[in-house]
Amino acid sequence: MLDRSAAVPLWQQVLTDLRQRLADGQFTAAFPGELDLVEQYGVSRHTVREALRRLRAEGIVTAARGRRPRLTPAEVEQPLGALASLFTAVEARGLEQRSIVRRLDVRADGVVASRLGLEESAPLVYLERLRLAGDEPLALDRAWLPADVAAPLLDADFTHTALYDELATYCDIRLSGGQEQVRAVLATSGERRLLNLPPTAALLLVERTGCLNGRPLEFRHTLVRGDRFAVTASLDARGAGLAVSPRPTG
Amino acid sequence: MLDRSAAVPLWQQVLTDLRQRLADGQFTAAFPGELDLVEQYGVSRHTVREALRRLRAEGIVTAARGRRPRLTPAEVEQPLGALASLFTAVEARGLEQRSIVRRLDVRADGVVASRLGLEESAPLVYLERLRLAGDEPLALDRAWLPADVAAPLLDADFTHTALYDELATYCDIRLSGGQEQVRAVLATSGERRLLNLPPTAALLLVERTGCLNGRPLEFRHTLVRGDRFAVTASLDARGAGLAVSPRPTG
DNA sequence: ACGCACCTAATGTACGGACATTATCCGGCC
DNA sequence: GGCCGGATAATGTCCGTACATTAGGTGCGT
Repeated sequence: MLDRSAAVPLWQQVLTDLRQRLADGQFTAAFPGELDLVEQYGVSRHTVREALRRLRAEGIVTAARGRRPRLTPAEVEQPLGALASLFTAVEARGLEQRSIVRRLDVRADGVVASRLGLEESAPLVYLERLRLAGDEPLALDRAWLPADVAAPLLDADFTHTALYDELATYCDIRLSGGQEQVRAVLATSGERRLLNLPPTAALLLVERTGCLNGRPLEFRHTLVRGDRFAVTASLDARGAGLAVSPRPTG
Repeated sequence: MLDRSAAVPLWQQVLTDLRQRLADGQFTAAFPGELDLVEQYGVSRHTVREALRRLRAEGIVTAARGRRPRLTPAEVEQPLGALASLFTAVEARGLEQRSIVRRLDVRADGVVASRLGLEESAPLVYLERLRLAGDEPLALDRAWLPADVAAPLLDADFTHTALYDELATYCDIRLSGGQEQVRAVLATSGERRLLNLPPTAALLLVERTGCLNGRPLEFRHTLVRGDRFAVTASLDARGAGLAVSPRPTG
């Protein structure tokens, strides 16, 4: 299985094979221990650890003393970005969170379809929700997904659960990346009424394209009250981390 | 120097000491080789490599076969975040970029000083600029820095250069991290006039605290035209990357 | 003075072993 | 049946060694 005369390092060959086995779902039950892998591949523990180091750096597995390595739970390994953090941040503050589902149907939308790489007439599941934190309106959230994969969502109840949870439960889809764009816009009169805002107000508009294996599967359009929430980014040498959090003041 | 009976691992003690020596500027000339460190600390090469591994992961040093480890060039190791990207993105579009310096003086500001961890009466260098892309106003930028380190900036010309460049040139300071917060606000009448905006307009407010070795050294408050620019974040398994870029539309 | 070949130095890879520390499981005890 | 404690297993830490591979300098020859 391993080629000791190849130019690529042994640990990298082990890493590649582990990735393949992960993709094949061989480790859904349990991840093998270091010594298991030493025996399976016939390499030293040092080499196995070098390969595992990478998987840990990528957040795919977690390890600790005395415990076998484990696959990182899906919720943790998928940083869904600002939007996901927004609602978890609200929960962390102890605010009850719920949604009012305003629309849940199938429709076509040429503009959105083209952003998802579909034909303009492609049927899309459309979900429009007003999100509340406690009793106060927090955001107006619109999401479009291809109907061929997301149709089961039409039976889901979104008042208390997150779209990503339902996607996993009903469609067995776990989005693994995407692109988000945040900008400032003025609230329209309809949005002001829904979000309980004064006559003129600024909103954060978060547009998100969620991807699975590089293919766009979700387009999302979320208006967040700019007076109560902010996007924060921590910058360090490793790169930028993104989160949306309630503003400490106001 | 090292405490072999301590609870913290040896490699971590080595790492901590290396960080201290880096902060002291001991390695400005050359970074020591692995075997030098083995001798200096009296630990095995494996332990030294474990410490160096972290420094490499943080982008502080680079290493390659046959070559001693080197300090990563400053330009590469310091992703300055959304704001820095904003102005480089403008340049990438071929738009001439310049600033009108509206204020450059020393003053005290209790609120800003407290965010920088200084006494309220501490003197601060204050720089206020209107940034233009081509002929159009782009952003209103305010920056505060402790006067004791940033005083040389008072002689700098900011019409065509970036604050970070001047910080490096005049004060030999290279910010290495920080925190940014982006939110949506309404433009005040004065801001509307300066930025040439309609009667009601939404702005992106970027507040940034720049740090050197974890100590805040810069507070920045930038209002960006929300109708022309957006914050974009690319999300993948490795984390989130942040950038501010001109909007493709409008 | 320039270029090529070689040598040296340094990191990357890989092996081995030993002990420390901790999570987990199992069994005994109350 | 539930709680506590020891045995077990597994990873974390640390040491040593050897060889491969490459960067960079040295020195020779032209």
